[in-house]
Amino acid sequence: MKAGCSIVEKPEGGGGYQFPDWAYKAESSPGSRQIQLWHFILELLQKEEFRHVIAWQQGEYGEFVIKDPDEVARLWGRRKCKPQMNYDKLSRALRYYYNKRILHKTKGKRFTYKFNFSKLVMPNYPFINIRSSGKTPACGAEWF
DNA sequence: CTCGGAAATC
DNA sequence: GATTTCCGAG
Repeated sequence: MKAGCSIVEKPEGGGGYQFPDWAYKAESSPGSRQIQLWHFILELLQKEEFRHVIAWQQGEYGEFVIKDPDEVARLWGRRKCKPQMNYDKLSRALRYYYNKRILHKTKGKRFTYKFNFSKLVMPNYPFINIRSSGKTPACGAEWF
């Protein structure tokens, strides 16, 4: 009997949510879909307990920095029961998100990625205001 | 470190 | 279809 994969959820609120729960909402579909990587990343970013391993980058909305790639990979591997998970493998899954338009990469900075909320928010909350700047990036435009 | 193809797995 | 694993190139 194997039971080393117990998902322990923390019903604690960090205190200041950056995102509504639509982002972290687990798959309640009857199809038993496993959690996607970007859901998991958002879940970690939501909690202050993990801010030593991953945290939002101040200045850009949706940008985050992975401080401890090994720790993030370890937690991700625990969730997926993949003890041999590494940042190399995790980042590869992240790289596949580039084509899915879910994630972007901030070049120049190490371990720095950015969520593409133009694609994430629209199908859920098309009325959320990303940035109150006079600049409105079109679909496909750079977010720099 | 970062990118991306390919095979394999679920 | 999404993710994992392996690996060569930059």
